[in-house]
Amino acid sequence: MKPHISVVEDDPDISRLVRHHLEGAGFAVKLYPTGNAILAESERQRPALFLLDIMVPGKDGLELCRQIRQTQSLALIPVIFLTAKSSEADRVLGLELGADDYIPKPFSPRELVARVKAVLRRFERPLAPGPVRVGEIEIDPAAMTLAVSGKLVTTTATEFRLLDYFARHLGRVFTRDQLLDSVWRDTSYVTPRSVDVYVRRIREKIEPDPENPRYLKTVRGAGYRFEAPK
Amino acid sequence: MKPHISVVEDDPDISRLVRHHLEGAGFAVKLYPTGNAILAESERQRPALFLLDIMVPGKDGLELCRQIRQTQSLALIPVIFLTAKSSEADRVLGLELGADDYIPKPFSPRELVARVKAVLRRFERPLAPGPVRVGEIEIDPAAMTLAVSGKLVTTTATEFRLLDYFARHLGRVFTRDQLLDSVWRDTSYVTPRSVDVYVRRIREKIEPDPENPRYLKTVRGAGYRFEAPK
DNA sequence: TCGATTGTTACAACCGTGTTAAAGATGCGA
DNA sequence: TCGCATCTTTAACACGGTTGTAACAATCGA
Repeated sequence: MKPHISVVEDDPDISRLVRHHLEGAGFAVKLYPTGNAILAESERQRPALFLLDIMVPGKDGLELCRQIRQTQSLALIPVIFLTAKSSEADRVLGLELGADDYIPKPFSPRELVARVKAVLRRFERPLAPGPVRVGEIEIDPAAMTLAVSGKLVTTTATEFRLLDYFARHLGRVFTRDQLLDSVWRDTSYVTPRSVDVYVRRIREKIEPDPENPRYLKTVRGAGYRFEAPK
Repeated sequence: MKPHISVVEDDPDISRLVRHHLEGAGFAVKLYPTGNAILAESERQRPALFLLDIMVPGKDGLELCRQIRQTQSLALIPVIFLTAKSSEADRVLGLELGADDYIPKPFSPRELVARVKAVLRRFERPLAPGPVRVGEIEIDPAAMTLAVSGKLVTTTATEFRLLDYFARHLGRVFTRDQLLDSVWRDTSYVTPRSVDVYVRRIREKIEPDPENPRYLKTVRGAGYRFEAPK
């Protein structure tokens, strides 16, 4: 699932511009011409970021920002202001309310996308999980390396993510669809059967005998389970 | 473990703002509404930095700073003042007491985070200014020189910073965006692809065979990793 | 045994990376 | 201050690996 950005902007020209470039950068964009509906909707499906025009009909951006910061479930979502008001006073006011950046109009699409990405990056989980060890398998996310019986084995990005996910959820059964949601994330519309293929590829790399897996077991009718060998 | 910052601030709004943005920037934040408890606690688990409001109930920031500087185990920890008092006199007084920076309110979150990082960076230096050696490569930041197999090789500033960063974080994978954040610092809005170009240039200078890198490896789908050759 | 589920293979499309050249900045010396 | 040299960034394209899919084979359960 793509990161989702909620945009409050009344000028249709600018809305179109913003949507076009953010979607081009791989984001899902939800547009609100006024600030009225956004809070309720956002609590249900929480956006990764708010992009607020300060001057809009209904609740203005500053008020909206204040409410976002006071709403438990939204308080930690970053906010960027987008506005023609470029006076220093407004700028400071916005940032004091807890906005994370401020893009003055007119802005370049590059700048818009760059700033959105920069803010999201700052808020990404800086918690790099430590290495995992299961049986003879060692997984180090920081180095993105996989070692089997002490020997380094090369993996592709998707193989690594899937194996890492399994190894961190030992003993649980996952359906193919669950795995697609958790591991494939934003790349939508993938056949569940693709999971089978990756399971095979991973087995070839970690199982001494890929035909009789000791780690990555098939759970017929359900999905797959990763377990520590006895 | 994340760098840990102790903050003394009585205004709850500003506290929240500060905590939010520092945590967003990857720091752990410990808040103290007054300056009373902080000294004892800090001696046990020493913070990487103090952020003090000058005007707080109990011990004020200036007094606190003085005590920090007189406490053996805390004396070398950097202090930043945060205050509405923007008079030159206060500023000078704070810096005379051994503060390392001074952020006048109102401040922008970007500025806050930038200054905190800047001060921490200044204090990181004495801890790791020494030359680094990886395989046949020697990097000396003090002289900004690079030697490969004993031979001096000229580098540009950006090449050097990037290589230095890699060499000091052996074995870790970095995305292009992470590298832009860490190495390019303030010059924002650079295409991630620029990293590719610099990686190539570095490879030409340090790798015997740039097509088959031994040090600076590509991690497809993720970024790059610098490792010691076997 | 039969149907459903899973395993396997090969292939094509796509995306990420390497690479080059040229434009754009920056700094330096005349 | 201007012009030149160097560094930096961008843009474009070619290549190769990764990825997803379809088709078929094998296996399991009833």
